[in-house]
Amino acid sequence: MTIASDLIRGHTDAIILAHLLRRDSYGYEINKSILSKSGGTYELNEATLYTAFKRLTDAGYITFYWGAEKIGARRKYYHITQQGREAYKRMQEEWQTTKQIIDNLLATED
Amino acid sequence: MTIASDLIRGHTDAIILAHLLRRDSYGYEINKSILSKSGGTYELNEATLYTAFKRLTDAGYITFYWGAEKIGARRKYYHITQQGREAYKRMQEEWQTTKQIIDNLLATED
DNA sequence: TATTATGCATTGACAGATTAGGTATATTAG
DNA sequence: CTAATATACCTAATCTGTCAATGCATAATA
Repeated sequence: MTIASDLIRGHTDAIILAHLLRRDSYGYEINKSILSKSGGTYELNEATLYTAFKRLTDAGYITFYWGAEKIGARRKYYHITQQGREAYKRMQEEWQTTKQIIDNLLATED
Repeated sequence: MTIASDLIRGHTDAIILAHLLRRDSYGYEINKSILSKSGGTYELNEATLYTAFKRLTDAGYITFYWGAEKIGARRKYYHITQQGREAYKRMQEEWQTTKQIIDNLLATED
């Protein structure tokens, strides 16, 4: 079962921030992690991912630096800022609230 | 706390279908019901609501008829079809799945 | 040597949501 | 009486995040 993108929409930023709270990481790795954590059902579209990096960088939630790989493709590492940590916290809280409201709204009895 | 519209996006159709599973209803009433059930935190934008009615009608998930009100503004009542019931069921299942996946993706530890 | 995996990035199109506007009737406050 | 509010419907233009398609480059594998 594939997740409809409209259901995941709006969570992209929070998902990326959650990953970066664990450790600095780069696009490809983050996407593979998402695929793994979702049990193979969900993978961010690359364009969506890089658009999100841009958005998060502009917002001051993440910074980046180029990795020092001697072999293989170059990697652009992202690092979460203090502002980013606070934003993640807000998003996580908002998700918990929204989740319950949607549960209520989708129920057919009280 | 207001729900970010991007978090509710994609649930509009399911929310409306859930309401219509209880009884036939009309736009204004559905929206007030959503406001009430969400504890006053969420109300569909009218344009969003009427766009959704159009979409659901086109999809064959709902039908409508004009109410027989003798007084007050006229009401357009919507009724859920069998196809609509099946669609609701799929959406509800998809939500349950997606909810858990998002919980996983937003977690910062295993 | 051709394919797959790793890795970054942009462009144009699309769909659902918002903003802003419109119409009309009934009730309530001043 | 009359202005404001609540009830009730609807649409056009615009915004925003996502997707499909495409491009570039290196390393490992078949």
